[in-house]
Amino acid sequence: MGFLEEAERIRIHVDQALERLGFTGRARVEEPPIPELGDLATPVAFDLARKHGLNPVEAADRIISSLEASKMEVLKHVENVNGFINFRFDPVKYSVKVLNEALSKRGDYGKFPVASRKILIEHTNSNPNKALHVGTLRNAVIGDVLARLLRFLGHEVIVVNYIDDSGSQVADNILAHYFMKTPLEPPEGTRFDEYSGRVYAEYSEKIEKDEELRRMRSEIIRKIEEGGNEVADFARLFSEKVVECQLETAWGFRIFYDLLNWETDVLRSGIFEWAVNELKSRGEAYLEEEGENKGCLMIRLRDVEEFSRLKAPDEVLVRSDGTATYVGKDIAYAAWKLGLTPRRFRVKKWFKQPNGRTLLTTHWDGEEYDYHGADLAITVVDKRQEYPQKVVEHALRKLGAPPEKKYLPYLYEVVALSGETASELTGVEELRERRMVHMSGRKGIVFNANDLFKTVFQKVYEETLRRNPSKDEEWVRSVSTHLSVASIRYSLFKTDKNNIIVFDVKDATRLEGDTAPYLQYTYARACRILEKASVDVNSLTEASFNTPEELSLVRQIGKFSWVLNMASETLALNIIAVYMRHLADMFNSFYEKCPVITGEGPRMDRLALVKAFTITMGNAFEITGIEKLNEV
RNA sequence: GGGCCCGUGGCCAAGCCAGGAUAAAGGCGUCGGCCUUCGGAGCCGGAGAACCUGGGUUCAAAUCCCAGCGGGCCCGCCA
Repeated sequence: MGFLEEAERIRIHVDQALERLGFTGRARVEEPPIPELGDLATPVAFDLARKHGLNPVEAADRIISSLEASKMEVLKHVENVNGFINFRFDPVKYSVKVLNEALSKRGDYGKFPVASRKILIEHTNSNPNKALHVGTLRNAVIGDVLARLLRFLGHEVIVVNYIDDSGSQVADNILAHYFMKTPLEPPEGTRFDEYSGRVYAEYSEKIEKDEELRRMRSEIIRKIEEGGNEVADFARLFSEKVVECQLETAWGFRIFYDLLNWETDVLRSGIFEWAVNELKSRGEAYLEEEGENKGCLMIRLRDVEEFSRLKAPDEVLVRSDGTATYVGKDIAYAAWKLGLTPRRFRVKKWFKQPNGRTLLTTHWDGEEYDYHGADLAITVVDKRQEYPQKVVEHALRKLGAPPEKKYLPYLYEVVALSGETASELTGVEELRERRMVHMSGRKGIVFNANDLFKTVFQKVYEETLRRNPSKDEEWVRSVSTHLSVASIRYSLFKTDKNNIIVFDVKDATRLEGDTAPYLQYTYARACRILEKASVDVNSLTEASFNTPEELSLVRQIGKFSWVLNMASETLALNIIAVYMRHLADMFNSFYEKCPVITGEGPRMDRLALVKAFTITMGNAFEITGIEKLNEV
């Protein structure tokens, strides 16, 4: 029984005590600010005092005397401190319970009972005309950690990546290659995705300035949407080449998918047509007959409270040239996610991924895909898309999404570059003075994920080699790769999703302090102790912990499920990072002060503590996609 | 014009949604210690904070409410 269970148990006891005293209510149970005050506390006496005009200190006394403390197993002491009711566990009993639970549950330690839900997570969503950059990587890492967390807790999770192959970005590249004969072969030594990003940056500007080119682009989009023609086939092959590169990058970062949903297939499957017709027949979509948007199919938002204050609330679903907008397609796609549409995607197997899972892709000559919708559809998108996502949510309600089915845009802030990094990347000296510089594909201010990996890897490799001169090259490279990937992943989910990450190369190549390599190093240290002890421990009947280092570490291990519970309720991933770091900090303090292997052999209770630590940290690593290394 | 987010030591940042304990984590940087016992990517200690400002609610506000200020973003027949 860990902290989560004990907190719940104490809450129930307090509630029962309240009831016996003739009060109703639910006690809040929290952690005291400092361990000296106890393991758990409730300020419920203050709530009663306010409600019933009592003195909080006296109320606390009455509650304590009504508590059936003897029935509370691991509890050692209850006291009233200025109205706070503080509970203290018997440290030995609690330690034995926590460690035994970890040692017996192992890979399942941290799980708690949940009602399993069907969850769909969409992430990455990079246009198929450029390489993944640190911004899309934040998106992908967040999505990947969400998927790992929710799977760990027992939910049925499917991970999808939306390939926007029918928008104007890809059309710009098709115009450049197919009609303007820009070579399709990248220059020697350049990846295809990076090359296409450069071609896009060059041509999008030209096209924007030239009416004839804009007309051609519109025709290209129309042809791509229509399908069954040479341009559309060319576009699909082009996009597939880019997506293959993007997948390779993602896989390198241990990010995997179940299904790629191509935007053109939202159209060809009839899902888009279904959504538009449904909105029309429900009176939510109409053809604009005058003004700026003449000839467009619009969704009616002007009467909706949350959109009513906008200058022009209604949104375009289908352009006057007959092509679909992003919002229009996204509404249809979202309806599919929740199983609202009777139309199906056709899919086929595309790759066997390095993690062993098959990757499906939608394709016109595939087989009908049997998916009847998620209970919860999470879309990981950056904050700039909050407004269109609101439109999607509104449209889903109008399409009859039942209240128990949830569409959740998971909004996170973007990654910007520090002035220094932007300056070094572009060679533009003026940028150096800026606190941050937003990335821009068109301006060529982009830090690509592969370049980031290379930069971090170089630093990690040197460091690993220096510390392990006797290890062979293959080992050093493998360990360096894992450390680099973990370091980058950790840096992208440890920050609150509402905060902009100002990416800086100096900071990214740091391997000390609040970094994944620190966590992995700590884990490896623990593994060495287990190895050197040369005895295993799988359960414990007694312990003689008496140092603050031992007890803090036990408490932190016991809090694992409590943290995961909070993470699953709030979907805040940074709290898992904070937890892991505290866990590592506590282990390292313990390591300094409490020898495990002594002259008389290993102390079994401490050995059990070390093993419980590796189990807990190991499970946290699984959830966050950090490789468990026994040696670094 | 409307809307969203952020503002905590020199820098980054946890805590804020579910208000509590006159001790507000941690990291970087800085100053000083620790490698003859399990790995120094570590540990121990020091200095460093008007929790943006002003009101309000409350027994209690970094946390909730209101008004400002500063920074970022969104409101396109782009995505």
